[in-house]
Amino acid sequence: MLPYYSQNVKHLIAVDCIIFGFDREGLRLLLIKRAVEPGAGAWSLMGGFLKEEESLDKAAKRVLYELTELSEVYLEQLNTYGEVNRDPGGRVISVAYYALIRTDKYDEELIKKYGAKWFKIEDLPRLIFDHNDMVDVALRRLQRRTKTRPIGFELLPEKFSIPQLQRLYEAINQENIDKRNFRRKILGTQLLVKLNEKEKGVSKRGAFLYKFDKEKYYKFFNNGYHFEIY
Amino acid sequence: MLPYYSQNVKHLIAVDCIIFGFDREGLRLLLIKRAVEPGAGAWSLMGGFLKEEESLDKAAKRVLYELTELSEVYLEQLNTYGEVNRDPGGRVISVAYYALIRTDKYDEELIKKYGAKWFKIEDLPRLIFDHNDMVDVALRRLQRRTKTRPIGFELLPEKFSIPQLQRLYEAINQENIDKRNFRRKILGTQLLVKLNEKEKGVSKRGAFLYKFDKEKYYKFFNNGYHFEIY
DNA sequence: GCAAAAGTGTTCGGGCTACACCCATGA
DNA sequence: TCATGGGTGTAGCCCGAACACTTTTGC
Repeated sequence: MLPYYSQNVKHLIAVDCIIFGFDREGLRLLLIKRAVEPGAGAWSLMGGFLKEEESLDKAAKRVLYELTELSEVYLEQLNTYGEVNRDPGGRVISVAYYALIRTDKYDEELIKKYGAKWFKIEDLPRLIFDHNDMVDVALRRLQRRTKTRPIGFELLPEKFSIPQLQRLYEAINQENIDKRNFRRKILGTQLLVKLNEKEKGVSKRGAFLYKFDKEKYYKFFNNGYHFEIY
Repeated sequence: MLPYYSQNVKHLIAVDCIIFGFDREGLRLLLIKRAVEPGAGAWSLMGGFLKEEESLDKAAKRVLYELTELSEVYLEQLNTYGEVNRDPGGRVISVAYYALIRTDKYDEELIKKYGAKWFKIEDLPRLIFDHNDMVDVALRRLQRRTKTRPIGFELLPEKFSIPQLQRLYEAINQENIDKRNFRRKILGTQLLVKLNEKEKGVSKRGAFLYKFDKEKYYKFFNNGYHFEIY
């Protein structure tokens, strides 16, 4: 390394993942029981230290993979936390990421191994360090993003119904939405493909299933279109 | 430090500041001529390394102070850049911040010392590393923030005229705004105090000066009010 | 047959946009 | 007196919010 650079102190860098999921009960967060001191046994976000030849994005992917064995997951960087005493165990700068995963897909075994558990978003425990702050930021970001980007689908199975999608939006934004207005808006994007198939088990009548048309979205997007659901 | 922590590699951390200013010519960015290799002589954001007992926010403040001798400046964290080879001089993780400063207040001397220069936002040079990316992100963030937070005033003197404020919004969002609509919206917030004083030198007639009422804003804000200028 | 969720149109009002003319003053 | 930018009101339109009834089917 160049001399000018090597005069400076180095720091530990961590990434912490705010992992969102969605099921019948609503929006959920995947938390782990921290294994090491300080704060062993307390609830925590899943995290890990940045390695030598690893980008931040890669580190976040790795950390997520360790817990869930999922790759190809929606991940987005949030803020970086650098208060001097945020971690009593030592000076650590932490970069927060949030992830959207399909709860039908994660590996139960691994989750048990880490003592992980899904918590309802309205009912979170106290987390170590500044992790609760990170979650607040993540939720606000998710609320904003799902209104202006079609990323809500990352939390649903490939095939989903309109009422299911609506429940997702309601859970994220913690509000009730008029179903007629919602249906009009979401179908108005022209980005949902109606399938010849109905949802089983939720209602007697069964709701039609849809798929999100990713290719069409990218095409639209490149023509200056902006997804918007308010 | 705890053994679990000290097994991990440490990294150099930098902060880089995207410094916005505003004058008659429009929105501007303060850039420096980089003094050290790699890339010595090229245009760059002002930056510096994070110190041992210093938070990220403090580091950003310090870096900004070194160049401008300004404190009490609006600073907001943006993304953190961690690609392995983003800096050919060594592995450096960089946290970007943007700053809004009043161009009537910075110290010319210091700026010369660093070989710094104000550039029009539409007319930026190629910057080192990923600094152009950082600027893009900063500008988009500024566009969004000035629509939902009253931070545009940070770029203006204490006393300013409505047409001046409008020119600021036009420069930030790179669009023309109807002056009647703009005036209505901005005065509709009830957050501007009209002074018994006129602007000199810009027009013959002179525009009335206003002040932004910060206290009123905080009071409104705590009652759930949200600033919004579209 | 009844309970429970799916599906469907219309109306109303508020807010945003578009638009043109007079005013004050320095040169 | 003329050129330059400051300051003002209104009408139309569009979009978002509110709202109630019929349909399907498992039990």
